[in-house]
Amino acid sequence: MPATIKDVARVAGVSVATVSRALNGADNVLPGTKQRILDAARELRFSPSGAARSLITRRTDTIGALLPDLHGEYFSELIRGIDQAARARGLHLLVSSSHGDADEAAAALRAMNGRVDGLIVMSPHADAEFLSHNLPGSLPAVLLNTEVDLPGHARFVVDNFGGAHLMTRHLAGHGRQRVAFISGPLGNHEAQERLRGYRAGLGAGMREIVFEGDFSEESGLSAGRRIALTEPRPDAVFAANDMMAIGCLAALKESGLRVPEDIALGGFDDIPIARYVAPALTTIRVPIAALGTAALDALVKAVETPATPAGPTTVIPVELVVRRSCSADTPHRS
Amino acid sequence: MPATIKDVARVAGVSVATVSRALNGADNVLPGTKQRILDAARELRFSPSGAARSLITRRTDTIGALLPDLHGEYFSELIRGIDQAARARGLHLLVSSSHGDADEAAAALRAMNGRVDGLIVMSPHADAEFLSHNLPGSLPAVLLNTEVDLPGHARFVVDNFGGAHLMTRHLAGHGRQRVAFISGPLGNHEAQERLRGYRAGLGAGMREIVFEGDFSEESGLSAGRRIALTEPRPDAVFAANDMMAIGCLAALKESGLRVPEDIALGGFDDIPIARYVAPALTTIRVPIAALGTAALDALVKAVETPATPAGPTTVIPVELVVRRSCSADTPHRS
DNA sequence: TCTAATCATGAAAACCTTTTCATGGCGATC
DNA sequence: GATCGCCATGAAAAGGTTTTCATGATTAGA
Repeated sequence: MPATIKDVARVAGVSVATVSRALNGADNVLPGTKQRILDAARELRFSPSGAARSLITRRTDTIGALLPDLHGEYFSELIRGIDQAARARGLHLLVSSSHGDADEAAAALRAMNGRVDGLIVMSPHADAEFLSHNLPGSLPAVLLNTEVDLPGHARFVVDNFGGAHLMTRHLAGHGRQRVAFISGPLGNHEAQERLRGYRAGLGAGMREIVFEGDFSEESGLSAGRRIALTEPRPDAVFAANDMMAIGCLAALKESGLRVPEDIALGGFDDIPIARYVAPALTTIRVPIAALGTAALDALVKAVETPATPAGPTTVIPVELVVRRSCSADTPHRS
Repeated sequence: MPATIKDVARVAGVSVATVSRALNGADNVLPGTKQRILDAARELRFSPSGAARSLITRRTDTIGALLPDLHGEYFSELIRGIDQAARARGLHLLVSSSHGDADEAAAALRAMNGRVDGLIVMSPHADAEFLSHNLPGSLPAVLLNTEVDLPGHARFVVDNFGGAHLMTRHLAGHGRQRVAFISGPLGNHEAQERLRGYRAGLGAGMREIVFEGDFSEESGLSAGRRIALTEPRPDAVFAANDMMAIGCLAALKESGLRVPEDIALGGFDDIPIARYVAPALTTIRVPIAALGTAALDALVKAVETPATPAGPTTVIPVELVVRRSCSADTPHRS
């Protein structure tokens, strides 16, 4: 039903080739002809079919993002970073999220074929075997926060170990003796790295106290309740992400414990909410949006110059942000 | 470079037609042949080109979303709702955001042509004239939070007036005498409706006290500072969205005013953060994710049965959520 | 045993655009 | 005044898939 280039050609009284040239700004078409074509196109409300165009052009001007979720502060920030860089380059964004199992993720990946010029992949299913089997061989891809180092693909990882190490050292360094840790899901690579950083950061003579969570607020709440009952009670809690820290905070308040006087609290990610909870949350700042931007930039480079060797893995540095939740001696506002 | 259906046909020793049938699950292909084809396809890592397929099929299994922004809690929630419904139907999501001016938005809209089966549009530029000129005529579309009622397109709007009315009545009904309002950008239709609701909700003898904001946290902060200095000082503030309420809250604390004892505070939207600020924010709950889901469902219906008359405008009801920021006599937790 | 019907398969058209190659007209050059 | 070259334009191929129509074989029915 929509007008095609043929209709425009007929109305303007020229061939489709000339219409294509005029519309794509080629310089070798007479001004008069061009005007006639432009008029006809407007009159017919013509806009070229993206499908047909990218079939012949082999470009879609779209990049795909395979993410575990679109929901929540973390992914909102990530998407924001990706979108910002994409927009700056006139690229569209095709998102695909929440794949229950590897088969679903594989299907999503296959469905991207011929619809995108490149792929940003961040998926819990993205292990080496999965990726090498399911990544359309010819499609440039950038891997985010994955343990696998697939030859030919750029990779960005957050310095999870370093951040967790930093936080643990900070808590221990300010006199906290019993620092507990609420971990992420243990199957998750990032969770493992943060756990490793926690362990490495414990001072001599300190014992590890680990509660398993799953990165959700609820799991932080339940871990917090168990922590409040633990004897001897920890005097600090480091949650492997901010949402769990927030859940834990609620649990601690519930038990009548004061934060940070009775028990200090640290998180990880520095999602926007972290600033607003009371007391404001000490955390590890991850430049999430910047990560998205960097990933997209690297992807575009890979798309434009396929010959470029995929750079080595880029480690995104993190930063300690001290707020009220970890120590009473820091200023009130941050 | 990627394998095409022709390659599969060659390897399997059949025609492309048969490959197509086998891969799409047609029942009229011999089991042996089918197996040979499946094997060949796996071996070659074949996945069909989305562009070619949708060119002939006239389906893309993708819906486009034109949004003013992807950033922030509001849009994160909206996208979550849209994505959830899309995923349930096996549809992809092509997002396009932040269009500085109408020309950019128009370009984005045109670029969607032939890439999506339908459109969800929520854009500040989406007035009647813009839409009727730029919406690809044949593409089903659903309009979100717009004042224009374009024939042939379903529309969803949040009950901005009702919500603002409710909040203002609530504040006034609990003894607050001087209720100030921090408005959104006055060019914005939703902002206008909320302002209208505020005015309508003021009791007899109450004067309106309006500060102009722009829905950002910063504008709430600056309005809050001015409010703290106003004589006589308002005893309640109703901010037209939660982010401004949060900014205002910071300003009031800064001035040494107690919330809610000295001054009550209300917001609008019930973004996730609202629960976490101290004191927790009284607000109007907008089922944002549900709005996204409803929009997508309506769009899918329009795509599948083009004949269906676009239902009348659907007004999304809102709800008052009372938390600590508006009145000391409510329970601590909500 | 012969005809009719069923069914698996192949050939080719169609979808819409871009791009290469060919063509014809015109101005410029000798 | 004839030839060369340039340039605007058109014809047609290409891109990868689905689908219609035709064809040949196989099976059932008489």
